[in-house]
Amino acid sequence: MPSFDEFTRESKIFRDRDVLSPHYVPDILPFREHQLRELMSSLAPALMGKKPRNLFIYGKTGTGKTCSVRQVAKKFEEKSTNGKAAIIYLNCRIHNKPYRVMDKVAKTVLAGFDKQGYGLPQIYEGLLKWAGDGRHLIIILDEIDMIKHLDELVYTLTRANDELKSGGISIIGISNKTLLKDELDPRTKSSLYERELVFPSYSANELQKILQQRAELGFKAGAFTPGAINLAGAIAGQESGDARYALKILSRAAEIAEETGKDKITDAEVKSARDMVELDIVKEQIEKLPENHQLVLYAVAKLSATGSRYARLEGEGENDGYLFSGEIYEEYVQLSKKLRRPSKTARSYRSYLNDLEMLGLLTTVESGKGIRGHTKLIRLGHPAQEVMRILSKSMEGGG
DNA sequence: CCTCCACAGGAAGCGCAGGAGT
DNA sequence: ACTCCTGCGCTTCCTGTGGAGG
Repeated sequence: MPSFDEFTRESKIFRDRDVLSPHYVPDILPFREHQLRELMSSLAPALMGKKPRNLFIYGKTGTGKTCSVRQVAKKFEEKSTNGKAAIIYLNCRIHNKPYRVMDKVAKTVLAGFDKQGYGLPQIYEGLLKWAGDGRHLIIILDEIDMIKHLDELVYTLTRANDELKSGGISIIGISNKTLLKDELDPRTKSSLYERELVFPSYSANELQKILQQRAELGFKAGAFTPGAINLAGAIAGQESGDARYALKILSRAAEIAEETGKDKITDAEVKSARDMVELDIVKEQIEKLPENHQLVLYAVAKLSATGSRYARLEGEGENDGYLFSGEIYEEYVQLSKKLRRPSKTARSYRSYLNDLEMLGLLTTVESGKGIRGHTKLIRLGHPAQEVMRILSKSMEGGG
C-alpha cells in the first residue's frame, strides 16, 4: 500500500514550480530593455489622447515577444485610469477570423455587447461610438499570421480610424513568420508595418542569465549547480536561442533530479533532460504527421532496425546504415497492404521523403560514387526503436 | 558508344472538400 | 440550401542523371 506521505512530502528541489512553467511572466525581463522601451514609447501617445501608430513585432519562438507585450499591457492598464484608453490582448490561434476578433473586442470593451449575437456592422458602429468620445483602443494580435482574411480585418479597423474625428484604434501584430510580409495586400502591409520591432534570439550567455534568474526563484537554495544552469543555457543557445526550450530542459532536469531522489540538479540531469525534451519534440512532430508520412517513416524505422535486405555498401563504414530508396518504398507498400490502406505512387512517396527530410526526421544522401546509379540513400534521424514506439501508438489511436 | 536500370523531381491535370457568394 | 471557386493531395507523364552491361 503506497502512502500519501510519498507524494505530499516537501520537495527537495522546487520552491515554486510555476516559475519554471512556460506561462509564467517574470517581473524582470532580462535583455529586453530596448524592446520594452520601444513598446512603451509606441503606446504612450494613447495615454495622452493621441493615436499610437500601428506596430509590428517579429521574432522567433521563445524570444520573449508575448511576455514583453503582456507586461507592457499590464503597466499600460495601470496607468490608464481615466477610461480614455483600453488595451486588449488576443491570441489569434483562437480568434482566427475577422469576426471572431471583432466579437471578442466588442465583448471586452463595449458595454452591453457581452451577450452573443451581434453582427459585424453593429460591432463596428459600437466601436465607432466608443472611440468617438475621444477614446483610444489598442488591439494586440498575437500569432497574427494565424488569422484568415487578415487584409479584411486590417482594412475594417483602418477604415474605422478614417471615420473617427477623435479617438482611434491601433493594432499591435505579433508574428514569428518572416514571410508574412509577402503574403499581405500592399495596403495592409503599409498600415500594419507603420512601426517595426524585432526580438532577436537569445545568445547562450543571455539564456544562462535568464535560467539563473528563474532557478533562484523556482528552486531551493543549493538545489542546483552553476554548471548545470550554464550547460542548459549553452545547449539551448546552440540549438535555437529559444528561452522556452531552455526552460523546458531545466524544469525537466529538476523533475529528473526529484524523481531519482537527488537533492541537486547537476550536469547529468541536464543531459538526460536534453534527450527527453528532444524526444518530446520529435514525438509531437511525428504525431501530427499525415498518415502516409507516418507509414513511410515507419518503413524506414523498421528497415533500420531489421537491416537492409540489399547488400551492404562497398565496405565503407561512413555509408553504413543507409537504406536504398527503392527498398523503403517496397516496405511502405507492404505495410499499407497489411493495414488495409491504399498505398500511394512512387512519385508521391518521393515527396514524402523530402518532407520528412525537411523536418529533420531523416537524412538523405545522393548516391553517386559507384552505387546503384542515381538514387537516394536514407537514414533515420533518431533511434529506430523510439520512432517505432511512437508511431505504433500514434497509428493505433489516430486511425 | 548505346541502351537499360533505378531512380530524381518538374509540369500538368484530375477529383475532392471546404469556403464564398447568391 | 444551392452553385461556384479555389486550394490541395495525388496521379500521370516526362525529362534527366549516372553506373552497369553488351
